[in-house]
Amino acid sequence: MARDEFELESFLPYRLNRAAEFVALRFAAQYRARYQLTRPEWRTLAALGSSGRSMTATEIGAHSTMHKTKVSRAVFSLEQRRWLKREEDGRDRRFEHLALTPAGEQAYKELTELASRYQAELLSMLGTEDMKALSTGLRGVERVMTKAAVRG
Amino acid sequence: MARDEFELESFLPYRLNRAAEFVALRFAAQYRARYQLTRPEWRTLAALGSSGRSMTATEIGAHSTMHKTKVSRAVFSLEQRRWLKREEDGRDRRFEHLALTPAGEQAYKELTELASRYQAELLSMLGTEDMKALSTGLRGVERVMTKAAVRG
DNA sequence: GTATATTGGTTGCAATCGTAACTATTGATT
DNA sequence: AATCAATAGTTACGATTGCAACCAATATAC
Repeated sequence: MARDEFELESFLPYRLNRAAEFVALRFAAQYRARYQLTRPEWRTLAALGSSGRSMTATEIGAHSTMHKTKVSRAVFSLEQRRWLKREEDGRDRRFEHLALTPAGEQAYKELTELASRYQAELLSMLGTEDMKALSTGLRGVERVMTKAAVRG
Repeated sequence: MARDEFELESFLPYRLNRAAEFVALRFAAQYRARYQLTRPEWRTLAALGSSGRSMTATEIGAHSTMHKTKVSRAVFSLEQRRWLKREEDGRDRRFEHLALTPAGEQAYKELTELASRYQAELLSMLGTEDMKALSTGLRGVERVMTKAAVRG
């Protein structure tokens, strides 16, 4: 159980967290300014929009690793904006099937344009090589993640 | 300004965030359980311990991208535990030089052992290839980060 | 030298968050 | 079918957060 000197700069949680925060904050600033969207709201919208179908709150939470109270509140405020509507399941009335309204679809479309531009900007800042490496590494983490339960 | 279909699963902020949360949470569970440490506290301890010298609160914040109020509160509670002490700067009394006490050093040592074991575990789960790729990609992001001001 | 700006750090307060407890509905057990 | 367990989602509440306003000390401008 020998261990070499610890180096914070090479500690993966530390590095990942810094990078994630940096990348996320720059994008958050954009949708916050233009749409007054919070992070959980954007994430919920994105989960619904990208799936292209209706989802339950639990599904959204699992997909985007958000705590169910976060999802619940985001759903509520998106509903207030008329960007999504709830529909109850006929067979099992515990479920709420959430789907984007036309206005929600439109907002999603605009936001994904913003997102795509941001992604392109990131690519140009990182360069193809590093982006490829990052993607490979992240795929590895994603693979590992599926073998363990998470929540956020 | 053509754009192809947006894919959330390949959107970098989304992927990075999920991965970071997953990796951080598993480690946080450990130091929370064994040392009742919060994340800002651990980060402050780590910044101080790994630098091997005394630092000001502002330095800690810049280093670990934490908001200054977060740092301020973490410093306070670490001080309560007698894990760090403040020393005022003789020339410029706005500065507080923060340094670990022997108890703090000891805690840091124990926690870095935990951290090293965790890092090794991550490596074994990811495999050398993916870990290398991830590290390369993160280095790219870190390079980009230095060209822009951040805060967290 | 006095006024003003800047910087390091703390604190009040409103907003956000997560745990735990709750309601409502369905499934399982007997 | 009556009780108990499990699941979807909401909510009350305490804890954490970050913005803005603040204090204190130093640097700059005049």
